[in-house]
Amino acid sequence: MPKPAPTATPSRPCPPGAAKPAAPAKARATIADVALAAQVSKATVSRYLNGRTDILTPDMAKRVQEAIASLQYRPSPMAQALKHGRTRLIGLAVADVTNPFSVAVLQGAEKACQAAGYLLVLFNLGNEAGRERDAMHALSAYQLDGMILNRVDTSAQLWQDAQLHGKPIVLVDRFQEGLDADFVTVDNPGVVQIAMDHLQQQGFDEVLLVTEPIADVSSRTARQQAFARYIQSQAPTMQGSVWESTADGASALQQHLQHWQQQAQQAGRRPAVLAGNAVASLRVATAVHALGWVPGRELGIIGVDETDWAALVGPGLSTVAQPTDALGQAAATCLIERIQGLQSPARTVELPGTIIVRGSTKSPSN
Amino acid sequence: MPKPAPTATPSRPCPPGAAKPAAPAKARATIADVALAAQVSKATVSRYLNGRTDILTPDMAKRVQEAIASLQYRPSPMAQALKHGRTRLIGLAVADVTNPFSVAVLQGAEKACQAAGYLLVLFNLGNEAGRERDAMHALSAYQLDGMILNRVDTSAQLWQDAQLHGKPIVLVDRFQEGLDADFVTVDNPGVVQIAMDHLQQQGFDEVLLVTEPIADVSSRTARQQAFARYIQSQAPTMQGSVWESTADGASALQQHLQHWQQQAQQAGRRPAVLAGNAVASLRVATAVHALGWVPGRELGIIGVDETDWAALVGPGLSTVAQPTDALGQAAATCLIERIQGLQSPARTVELPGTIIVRGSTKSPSN
DNA sequence: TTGTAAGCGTTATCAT
DNA sequence: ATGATAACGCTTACAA
Repeated sequence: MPKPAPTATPSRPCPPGAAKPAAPAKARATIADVALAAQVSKATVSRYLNGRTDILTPDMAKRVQEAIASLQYRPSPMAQALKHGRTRLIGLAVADVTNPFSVAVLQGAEKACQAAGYLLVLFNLGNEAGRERDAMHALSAYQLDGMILNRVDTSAQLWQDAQLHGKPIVLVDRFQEGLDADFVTVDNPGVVQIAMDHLQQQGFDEVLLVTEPIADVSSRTARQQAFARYIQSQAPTMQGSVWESTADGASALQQHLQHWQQQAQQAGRRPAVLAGNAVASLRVATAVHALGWVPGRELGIIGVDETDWAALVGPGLSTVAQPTDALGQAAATCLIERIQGLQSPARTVELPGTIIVRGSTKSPSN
Repeated sequence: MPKPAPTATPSRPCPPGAAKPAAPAKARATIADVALAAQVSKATVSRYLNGRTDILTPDMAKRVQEAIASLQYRPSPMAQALKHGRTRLIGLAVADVTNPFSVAVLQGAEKACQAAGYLLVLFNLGNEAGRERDAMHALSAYQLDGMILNRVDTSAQLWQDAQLHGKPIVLVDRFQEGLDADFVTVDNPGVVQIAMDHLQQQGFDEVLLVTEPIADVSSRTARQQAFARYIQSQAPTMQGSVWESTADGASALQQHLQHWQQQAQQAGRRPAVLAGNAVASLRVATAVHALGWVPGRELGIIGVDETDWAALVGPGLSTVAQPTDALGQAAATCLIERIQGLQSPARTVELPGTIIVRGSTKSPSN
């Protein structure tokens, strides 16, 4: 006599009087339950679910539909996956959730996935190469339908695993040589061009590119190369140099900045820093702050990636914003197309950046 | 004659002599493949996998182990889930990924999950109540083993769904009245106490609490109540007031700040803002910036939640940091314990915050 | 100690 | 048009 259920008490705020402490939580309804309730076969229910309503007697359809409603039935994606290998799960592996760029892309991807009825599974690689392996394992183990990938270590080649099981992959922001996958990225040369044009226009002629370690990260390489090329071919009077900044290199960066700025001024040049991404921007801003400088006064600053706080430091930090939302959406869309069978050769989607001018690059003459 | 199995060729690396050009990406090895290769039954393989090595002949164990290795076999979590209902998947639903607090908690949770062999599935609710439903549906549909929840809308009660299927839930940061679930949170009264003590010590006696709309969010309520109580009982000479700030209320906030500050000064009081979380801090900092003020000069500022940029604005923003990583880990740990069958009554884990003093609350007399 | 077989919730191939 | 029935990859009584 587990539950007499007196009709007099409809609202039961969890009465503590039960003998068995926890009711075993009745299981989800299955297709068999529906079939039983509707007095039809499982096959019929399945057909109804898969939209084959054209070959169903209205009567049957109605019965099934009612049974489904009354039982609150929802098909089990796991069981479906077991059958035909598709889970409607998409993996998104980001190098570092801490980077606002990753989060912004995530949001874009989320939209597209949601719209297409896919669920997004996040893998935060935390910049550790090892976790990338785990993510790829999960891709095949959990039968994810595909993966959006922001690679941590472009040198390693663990593609075998993934490719072998025929799961499509889309690369974001970081390209992988020799992998047959769509690639979604901001137009890196364009971004650098925009930033440099602006700096030049504002009269800066000594530019330091501060970037996270370039290593094998394609986006960093692309920006660095565009930077070098720009100075060489479009700004012969400019001086350019590069500083690779690491997490524990705060004081080194600060010292270098001080030196470099001093030299520039002594040479009668106007110095500006171009930060390669949001992380670099934060480091530069921190160093500048520590030196007691004001962005736009001792030096110009412009950073790739718009951030929450860009407007708040000093007179505001100029930035070149990436179209993060569009990048995320494009990546997800590409992937979903592949999942749905698209067979065209690997595509590259390249989206433009947008400059946001603030006080840190105002020419002092103004 | 499915398998003559010539003992001479134990290892067959997929000879490329097939007629069909593009290999359809050979499927993952299954337990049957392993059984076949090892010349044992599927049951034996299963037993090996489940650690029942004690009842296995060393010989068998070795054969199985070799077959697994050579086939690169990994059991399918989906199939396992179908069998016994556990997926080793944990859901984490955060109100808003854009909030650094959420990301920080995510990282903590990730650690604990990874350590225990669980995969974390992220649901970004984007502050939309509707998406919470979706997340709960996914919880049962994908048979996630449990869910860590940072509720968006505490007024709605969609608990039926989840509870019914007996999946454990852990609440983070936001409490849900009448739900039998563990709850992990920072010590909100303590956080407010720390902040207010500091303000009082620095000679501020007119404090404005700027918070996101309190509505039904327990953490905001808790902070607000602690704020009111503090002033009433521990700082009789202090004046306190509250401002609820919304995303589109930037100019309203700015105006109010201006008014309020003016009044305070005219009354000979020293004004300070206590921002209720990182989002509120950003809004306050933005308004202050727009007014041309400097934190610590026209007013004191202290915010709950440490952020990347706190050190950078003006002389630095004082904050009370939440132990985000520990919160995430605690939440995941609690959940995993529940998943593994722990039956104790709902627990509350309350972790202390830590003050970080910067220029925005330095008393001008110093 | 090991193998056989049933079943988890679906879908798909047959008959009917 | 509908219903048995056999998979999908795995675990687990139950037999041997």
